Amino acid sequence: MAREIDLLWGPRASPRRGPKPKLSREAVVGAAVALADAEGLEAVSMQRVAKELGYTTMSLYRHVDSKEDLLTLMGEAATGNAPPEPREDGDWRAGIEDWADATTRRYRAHPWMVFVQLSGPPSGPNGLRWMEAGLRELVGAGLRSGEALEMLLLITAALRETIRMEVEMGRAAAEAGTTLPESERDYARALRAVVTPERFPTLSRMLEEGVLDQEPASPPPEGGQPGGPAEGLDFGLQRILDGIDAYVRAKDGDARGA
Amino acid sequence: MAREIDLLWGPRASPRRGPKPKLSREAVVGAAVALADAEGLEAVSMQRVAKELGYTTMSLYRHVDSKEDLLTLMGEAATGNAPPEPREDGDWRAGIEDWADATTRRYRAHPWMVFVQLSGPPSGPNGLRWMEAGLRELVGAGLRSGEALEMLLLITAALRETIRMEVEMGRAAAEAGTTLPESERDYARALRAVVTPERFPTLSRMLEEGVLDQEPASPPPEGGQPGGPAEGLDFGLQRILDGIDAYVRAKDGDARGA
DNA sequence: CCTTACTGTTTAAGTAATACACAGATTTAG
DNA sequence: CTAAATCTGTGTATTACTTAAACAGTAAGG
Repeated sequence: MAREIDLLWGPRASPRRGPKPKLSREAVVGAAVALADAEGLEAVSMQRVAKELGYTTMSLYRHVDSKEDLLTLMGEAATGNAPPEPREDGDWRAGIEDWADATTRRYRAHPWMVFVQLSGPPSGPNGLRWMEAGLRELVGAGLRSGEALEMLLLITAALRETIRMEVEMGRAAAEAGTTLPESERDYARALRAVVTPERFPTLSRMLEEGVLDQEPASPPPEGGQPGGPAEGLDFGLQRILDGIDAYVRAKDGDARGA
Repeated sequence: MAREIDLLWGPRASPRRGPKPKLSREAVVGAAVALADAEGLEAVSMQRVAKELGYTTMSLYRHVDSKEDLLTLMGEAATGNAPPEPREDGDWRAGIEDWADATTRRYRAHPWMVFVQLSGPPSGPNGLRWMEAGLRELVGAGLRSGEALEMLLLITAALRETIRMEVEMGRAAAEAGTTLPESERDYARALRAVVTPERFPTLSRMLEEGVLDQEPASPPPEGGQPGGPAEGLDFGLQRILDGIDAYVRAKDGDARGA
């Protein structure tokens, strides 16, 4: 965790002797990111990255200590250093929505990101910039630092896991030669065969109402697949924002009252 | 997704000829679960599970189609079929808290569960029982089916990813020979070296306040590690519940007003 | 009885991460 | 200006993993 900070901020002292390196860490990470973007994270093996660059497998280890480190570096690189700017109007709700939207778009642009194991909160320059941007909005909403951190981690966790599921479902659907909404309908159909009203009253009422069969009401967000678990992110985020709002109001009320 | 339902509910017609099987799917899954509980998911290889049972690697494939299927079966098995019972008092807030607590405890009892890829919402008998229990509370709170489903997926996503990070941080700490709170302080210390007030105003104020250095105020929940990202789950869940409450009240108010 | 279908085993193919020693390049000490 | 030191990318090898395919033995059906 602390060593991750060294990895991502470390000065990487340039050597004073020996042949000029033709490869570089940046080239290795860049090739790996390009490969993951094109063919998914499971295509990223040390051998494959090396082949992509026209070098031998072992040459990569001169620039990266291990595959794990490479993955961490890839994550930091794909994060980018351009989180949403502070809003002029100071509207914290819109600010957090922007942040969540931007994060979702980032994940959708590099779907493999959500499959890279996080070993803690962000550590690299880019990750921390995003964290700063999110915290700024939550503190602006009236939360204390610690509360803002906790909320931001929770929101990020929900986004990551939801997008992960979306990607996984999309992959499975593509593999089966269908679309995501279609395979969702298949899922609903298969569920109906096993979900009995006695054992699963709520669930079976839900299936009767056709919740999983409906065409999505809203058009899919740009770049996103229609349907899938991310459909519900917006509703959920709104409830979270409502909850923050209620909490901050109550706190202010207390403060005034005391 | 639909085939997962077959896998987890399928009738597994018993063969009419040939030698009596000594191994069984249950034994394979059980051994794999025990192994994962004891040594983590990365210890679960087909070879290792077979060795644990005293059979050859390939024998497992008579009872399980692939390692992926084995993992799915393990997840279903570790889920268990005993989600919280409906509360007598009908207190939906407490009901959802119970559900989230029980889920967290379940994840902490089998930390590897959160590393098993989900290919969609629950499909097996046990997974669906838990889903039913969660939906019941959310519908009881006044959400419509679709809304309840979306909220439950969001809450589950947040729990899973947060526990995943907790486990990962705990593992890293243990590997480094320290405790989680100690390595959190190391993290804060390392952050202070790179987080400048100009580039990271909010973050650096947070570090000044010592947010990551403090001993946790509340004692660690039973079975859980002290510190780590799960510390914030309670606060976050309360905000979500507040948000649901506000939403339902507003809806009811509208309905009465109309 | 003997064919059929099923069991667990053997063998082997293919992919992966990475340790280690090497040949050649380049800088620096003397 | 040479020799030692140091660094680069390469070649080779080890270990571990999933799983395909052919096989030998076992139990039931006709």
